[in-house]
Amino acid sequence: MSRVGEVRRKQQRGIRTRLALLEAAGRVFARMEYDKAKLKDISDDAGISLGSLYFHFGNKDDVAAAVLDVQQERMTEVLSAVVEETEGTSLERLLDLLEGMAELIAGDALVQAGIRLLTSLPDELKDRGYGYYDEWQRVTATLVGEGVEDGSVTSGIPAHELAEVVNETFVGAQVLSGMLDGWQTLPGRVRRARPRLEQLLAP
Amino acid sequence: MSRVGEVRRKQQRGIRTRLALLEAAGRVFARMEYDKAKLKDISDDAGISLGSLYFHFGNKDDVAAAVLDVQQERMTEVLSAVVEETEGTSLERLLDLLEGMAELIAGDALVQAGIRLLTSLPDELKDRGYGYYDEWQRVTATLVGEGVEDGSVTSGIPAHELAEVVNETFVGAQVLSGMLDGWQTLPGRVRRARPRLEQLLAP
Amino acid sequence: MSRVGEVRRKQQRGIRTRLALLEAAGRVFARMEYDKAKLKDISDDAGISLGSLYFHFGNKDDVAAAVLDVQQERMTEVLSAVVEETEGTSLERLLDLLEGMAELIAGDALVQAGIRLLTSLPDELKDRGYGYYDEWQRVTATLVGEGVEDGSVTSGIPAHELAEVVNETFVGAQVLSGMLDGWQTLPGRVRRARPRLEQLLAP
Amino acid sequence: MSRVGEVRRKQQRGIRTRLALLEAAGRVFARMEYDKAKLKDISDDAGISLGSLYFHFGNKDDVAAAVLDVQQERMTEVLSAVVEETEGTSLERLLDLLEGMAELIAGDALVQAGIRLLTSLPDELKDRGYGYYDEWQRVTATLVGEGVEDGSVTSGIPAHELAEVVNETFVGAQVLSGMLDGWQTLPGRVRRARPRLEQLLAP
DNA sequence: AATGAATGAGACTTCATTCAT
DNA sequence: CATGAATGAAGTCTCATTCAT
Repeated sequence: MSRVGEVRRKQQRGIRTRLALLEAAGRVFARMEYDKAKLKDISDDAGISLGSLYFHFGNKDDVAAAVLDVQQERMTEVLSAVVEETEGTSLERLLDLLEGMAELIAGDALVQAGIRLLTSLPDELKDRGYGYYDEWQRVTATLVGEGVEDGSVTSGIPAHELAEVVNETFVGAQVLSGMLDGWQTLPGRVRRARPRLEQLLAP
Repeated sequence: MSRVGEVRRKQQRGIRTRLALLEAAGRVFARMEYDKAKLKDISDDAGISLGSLYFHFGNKDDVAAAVLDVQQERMTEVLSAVVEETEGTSLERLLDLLEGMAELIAGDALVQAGIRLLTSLPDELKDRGYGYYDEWQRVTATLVGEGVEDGSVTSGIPAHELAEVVNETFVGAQVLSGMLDGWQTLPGRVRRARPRLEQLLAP
Repeated sequence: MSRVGEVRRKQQRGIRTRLALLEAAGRVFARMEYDKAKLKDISDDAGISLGSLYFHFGNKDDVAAAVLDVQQERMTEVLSAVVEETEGTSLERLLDLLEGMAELIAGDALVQAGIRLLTSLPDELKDRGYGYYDEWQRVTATLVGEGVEDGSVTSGIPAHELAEVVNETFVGAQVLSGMLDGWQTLPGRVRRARPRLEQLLAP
Repeated sequence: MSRVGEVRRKQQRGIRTRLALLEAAGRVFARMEYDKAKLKDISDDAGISLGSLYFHFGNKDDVAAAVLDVQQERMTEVLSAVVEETEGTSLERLLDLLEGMAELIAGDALVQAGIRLLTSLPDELKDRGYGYYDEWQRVTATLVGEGVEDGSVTSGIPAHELAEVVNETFVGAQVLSGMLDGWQTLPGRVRRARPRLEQLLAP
């Protein structure tokens, strides 16, 4: 066996371990607060030694940061898909975005973990979590603004006020479903809210 | 000095200490998660010894439980005031309730603490916090239902769906303001949302 | 009411309180080790405030010391009664002493407490407890010695060896009954052992 | 270095640490009551960190339980040796057992610790300690019974009464020597008691 | 890369003792 | 005398992090 091949195999193995740990971190952080979650919980959940976890991530904060990074990556995918989508009015695309995001959240423990971490993170990491929140704000505001332009959204009310209510409703749905049933009912909630939001935003 | 007076004075002192500790607990739990909050933080904030805190509350859970009790008491006051209020339509009373609650939350660290604890409590205490949540659900549902009867709320949409959206919006406003500015903008958010909710609920 | 009478009444009350605390201490120390027993347990058992306990006894060690004193007093009573008794041989008086002591122990929590304390006392108090033990040694040795003189005890075996076995048997009976049933079967054990000891000691 | 050898070496290290802690626990528990003994005393005595102690034993009770297990193991060894011994009468084997046990106790701090723990254990652990006591009872009763059959023990007195006195004497010797000189004189006491017990039990 | 073992700082909690009335 | 309240030292235990293979 060549030296090079051996090295590559080792690297492959390392990557796999890292991913397993990351998924385990997602499951654990989705279930409990940052402080309540123990690194031992994560390494146990992954079936990998604690020492190995420290090899791949320098410390607890780094584990959380890595989870947040993946979360944002996955959310950005959904975001981009909708933003780049050209069919339909801006209003439709906004509401599609909410539904798409709801589906993602309901089905992905790692994304749930990211959401949960947002409210229980040590101060040093807060910014990292908020980065995504800012982008989200920007996107909804943009879509509402475009809606006013293309006529799918009413112009009678300041766009930022409309965006505010939309965000509140979506966040509320997330929090309530997260609290009560581990986000399982989130897609349903968003689907039921859709006609209400249309009524609110349409001209 | 009469015996009775003496006893009363001693009790007064104890009661005062207990209250000071409770308020301090409110401030601390409003600022951080249950696990992140240290009892030392609370006793320091109150300027009272840690031992004394343990004299008045048996353990950390009991401190949180006492905070929750006070929170629910204060929230119930606002709730009752609005429910017993006879002027105005049910819709107006519902929206008044949201505004009243927003004012209470924005101005009362102990109530903020209760809200925060709801998402970071150890399982044994979860029920204690949810008690209030259930009552809140019932009250909004009732007010929406009464609104349908007295004609102030549309009958075209199932009452429970309307209540759901109202709750989501209110919870979302709470969470966002709590996260971003310590609930200071909550009353403004609710005030801005009022016409939107009227538009949604009115026939 | 005269000043003097009032003072006397207060003293009476104080004495009664002190006794109640002492009995409570007996019950508590009979049930558990010195370290496991909390002064709060004692004051609660007596239905008297902790502060009052500290008024009557300076600290925990003093409480234990007071219990030991009463124990020794009560044991010495039994001891004296038998020693001063003139009827019967020395052997009979020795065995009577064992039985009398067993009865005392089985019926008196405070004496049980003294016994228990003997093995769980802080070093500073050890001497106080051992004082009695030494006296006990002396008495049994004396009685055995007198038995040899009056012919009720065999002279074929060194008196101190005989005394040793007698003590071991009695202590063993105490420990076993104390461990297994709170000393209730101690008198029975001693009664059953009597003929065995007679067989051993008689010429 | 082979993988297997590496693992074995690591385990060896853990096992060695665990044993060192166990011996230290024996020394400490032999010197003082359960409640008086601090885990810091044990880890200091072993020259190992307190955290490590918690790594090997979950909590204080578990440390005591481990000590008891080892004690019982070592006592059972002596017990088995004597029981399986075929030479000599039952009476001789019984007395040999007492002497063997006395030697073991006098020379082994861990066994001394077990004895001491028996009287100062939290209730949850009592059973664990009594297990051995029951076996001891059974063994002495059995040997006495066999003695009656093989003629080495008198049949004039109920076997269980004889066993009772034997146990009392042995326990008394243990307690007195434990109290007065850390069990150093126990073998001497038992040796001196041997002819007395023979006199008592022989036909 | 990976692991089991080890460490130390810090948290919760208990309790003897003191204080104010 | 008596009491409720208050304090601080000390003990048990947890866990992020580091170490030695």
